[in-house]
Amino acid sequence: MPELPEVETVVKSIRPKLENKTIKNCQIYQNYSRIILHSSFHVLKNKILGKKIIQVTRRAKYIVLHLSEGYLIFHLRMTGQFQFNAQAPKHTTFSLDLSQGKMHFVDTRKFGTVEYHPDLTILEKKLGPEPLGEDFKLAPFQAALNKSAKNIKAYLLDQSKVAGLGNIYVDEVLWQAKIHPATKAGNLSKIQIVELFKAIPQILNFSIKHQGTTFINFYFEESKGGNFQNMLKVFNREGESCPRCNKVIVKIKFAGRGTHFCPACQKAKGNK
DNA sequence: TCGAATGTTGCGAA
DNA sequence: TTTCGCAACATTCG
Repeated sequence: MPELPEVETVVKSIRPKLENKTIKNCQIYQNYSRIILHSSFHVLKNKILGKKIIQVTRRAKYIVLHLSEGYLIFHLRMTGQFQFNAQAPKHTTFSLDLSQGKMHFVDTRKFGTVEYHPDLTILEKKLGPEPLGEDFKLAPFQAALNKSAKNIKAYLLDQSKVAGLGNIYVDEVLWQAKIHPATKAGNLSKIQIVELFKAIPQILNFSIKHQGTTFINFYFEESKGGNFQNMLKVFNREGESCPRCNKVIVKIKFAGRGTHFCPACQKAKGNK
């Protein structure tokens, strides 16, 4: 169930196994054709067969295989993983046969997706700036927040605003910036926005260093897990003490998701 | 047995 | 028009 740091970890781990390999064949399993977006399996197959994988990159939570012509794009959603066994493991939905080795897309919940596009405009159209990229800048971030009536938790989960944050890192980032999740984006003070702007790349980079967060089912390279779950300040820590003020962390359902925060040091209101 | 789970989309209602 | 809340997708786990 990966967010940006977990996807980054996956990309790093699969890159050496994919780059400079040629796609010899591909399979879809059972009646999982619905995981192929924007075209049919057969159309996708015809597009990618014989193409060479030039480069593997990440955009938000998407994994992008740059082919000698076009792009093959994966999204892991909640439970997607890649494995390189000879045999397709249980819950494999899609496989690539490469000039050297096979890659299986293994996905217990079957929410993960595969799509082919001649260019990346379809992603760029729906995604906001990369929080670790050069176009994530304070002034436009602030201007966009000021214009929004959304609560900040939902705002940060919205991939068209900032791309790559998910439930874990939104909770962590809001704790770091001392912002209550229900605060309206447009009511954040300048100071709060600056804190938020700093916290986002800081926490994402720190998690990437620790190879992401593994609770239940994020793994890369067959069975390795990340370590960042040991560094979390609020997520999954309901009832435990806030590392900053020692008060009890609470969990509520908010913006449709489990939401963890410290009621003592994440104030209930913006102060603009 | 029931509810929740690291994601996204789409719907109806406010 | 924008936001909110919820269901849906399919499966596992506590």
